[in-house]
Amino acid sequence: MEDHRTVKLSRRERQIMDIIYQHGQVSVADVLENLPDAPSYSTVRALLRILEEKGHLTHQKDGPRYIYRPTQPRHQAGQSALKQVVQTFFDKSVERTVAALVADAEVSDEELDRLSQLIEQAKKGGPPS
Amino acid sequence: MEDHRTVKLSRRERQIMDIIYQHGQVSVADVLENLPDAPSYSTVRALLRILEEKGHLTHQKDGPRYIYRPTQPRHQAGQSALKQVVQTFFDKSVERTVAALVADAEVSDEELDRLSQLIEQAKKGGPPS
DNA sequence: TTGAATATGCTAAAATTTTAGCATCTTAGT
DNA sequence: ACTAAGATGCTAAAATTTTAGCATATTCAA
Repeated sequence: MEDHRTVKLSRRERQIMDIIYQHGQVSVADVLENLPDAPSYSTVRALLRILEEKGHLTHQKDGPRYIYRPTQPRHQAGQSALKQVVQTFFDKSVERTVAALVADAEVSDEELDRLSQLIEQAKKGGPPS
Repeated sequence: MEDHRTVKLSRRERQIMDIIYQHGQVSVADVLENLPDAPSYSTVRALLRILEEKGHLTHQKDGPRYIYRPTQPRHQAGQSALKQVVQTFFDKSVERTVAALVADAEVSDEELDRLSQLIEQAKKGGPPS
């Protein structure tokens, strides 16, 4: 059974987690700089404390200040987030998702080549038994 | 200038928007069925009303009940969501994102082939000038 | 070693989000 | 027409989120 109190993130909490995943690790000041409509220092600290209580963060001392890191590894959190988007907006279709990715962004020819290679490797690497 | 009151979504509001984008359109009952830890009927209606006030939804009558649809087109919302994930978890790299997509999910060989085609078309279709 | 600058610990209030309840209206069948 | 079922309109309370402030500790340079 999952503890719901630990998975439900408020708006601010989600914003902060995003910042942390973007930066890898952060100080309170880092969050403050990157948070839209930034509130006060105390506020950010409170949010970070809550996130730590919920188990999403850990902190360690770095000289005078705390450095916060996510407990869940980035790649894992990325997979979850991606899965969520694929399910919500692209009918669970990896294909449609990739289509949207290459359609929207300015993807260079070099990158497209690397994407081709990527897919070739996926074919060789793990064909379903 | 952007009106912040319309872009900040609370946790419940986001859950509901996700459900609506998954289903295309919904009745209150649909939301109720798909909402985790579903609250009461009145509650969902209140949330839907708020989302409509904020401009994210419209409703129209369908027989006895309201049918809600998103105001922002799905593909557009999908692009935004995708961009956000790419930026937060994959260093803004389309390549890394696609790598995660084909690594995680069970992507069939047929789908991988279609992905190849997709990328070939992107190459031919729009090479940067 | 001392003190200004900068951090955190803690407490509690303000604001928003989330929820329920009751009154009223609409639908559809009899 | 009448009415039971089911939907919405509205109001307000409960719960959570978001915020600030003050007291205290730590750092680092003079």
